[in-house]
Amino acid sequence: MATDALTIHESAETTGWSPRMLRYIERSGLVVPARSASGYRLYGAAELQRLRTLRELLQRFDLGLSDVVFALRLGNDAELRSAVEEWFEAEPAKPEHVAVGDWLSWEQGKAEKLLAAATATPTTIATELTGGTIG
Amino acid sequence: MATDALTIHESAETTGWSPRMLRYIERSGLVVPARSASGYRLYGAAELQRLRTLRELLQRFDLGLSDVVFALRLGNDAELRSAVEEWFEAEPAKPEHVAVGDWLSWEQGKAEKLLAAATATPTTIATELTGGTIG
DNA sequence: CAAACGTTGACACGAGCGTGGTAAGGTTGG
DNA sequence: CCAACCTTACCACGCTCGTGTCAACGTTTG
Repeated sequence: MATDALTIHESAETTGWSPRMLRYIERSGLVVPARSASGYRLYGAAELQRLRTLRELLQRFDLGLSDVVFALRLGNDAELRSAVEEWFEAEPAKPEHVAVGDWLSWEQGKAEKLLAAATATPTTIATELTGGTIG
Repeated sequence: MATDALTIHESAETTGWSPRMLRYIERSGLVVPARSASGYRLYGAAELQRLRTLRELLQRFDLGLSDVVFALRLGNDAELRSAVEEWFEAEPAKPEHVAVGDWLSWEQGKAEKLLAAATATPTTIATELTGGTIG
């Protein structure tokens, strides 16, 4: 075989994926191998490493490929990233968890706008209503 | 009706979701309303805002609820976050896009270890093989 | 008390994911 | 040249997602 790259079957054996899955992973955009002039997939050291790591990642955290695809999208699309962060800022469930805050840099302005919209906290409402009309 | 919180049907009307979906969204952990003493869901201003924003977010970027759930998980689980980032660092497809790099702070060490494993770049391999054994 | 609304739980269903297989055809290498 | 490999394109299957509906049962309110 070749100098430095493995064919799909060889790569399958050394990474633990099936050839079928390697094609699937490629189509999902996660690991896209180079191609020979005749169209054969060529997996280099980098790709093999990524395939193994991907395997670990999915198993260890019980993720789907789509999750990693989404994470990739998050990394590449700044607009999406800030939209998602913006949504997180309004988090009412756990008001003290600022871990999301330093997840990335975000503008103060938009968060305050959202917080301003939230006049009453859910806890307050619950107590209020427990002794009130509904509860 | 109550002072400040809406019931599930009312919330459904003002947010555009169906009552069924509001329960589904709750089960997925994205928007969890308070409960009255008798178990009725109580959506406050904050929740309603989040529901509307969520709607926009999903439609604008064509996301699934699971994507947002995953993003939430990314924000809360630092271990997962760094594992995913670590995986991104080995990105062979587009070596020039450092956008992922400043996505969050990351340690130099692990990345270099991965880069060291990648001796040849896919492009090099392809060219090499095109005029070589396989291509 | 009865109507209107809330709750959970189940059945259903189309679409997409993660897999496998198989068929039809090109490439490589002994 | 022929076996062994590669390619794409399909069919299939079980599972989850997003969504609706319906049943059985509790709550609120006129």
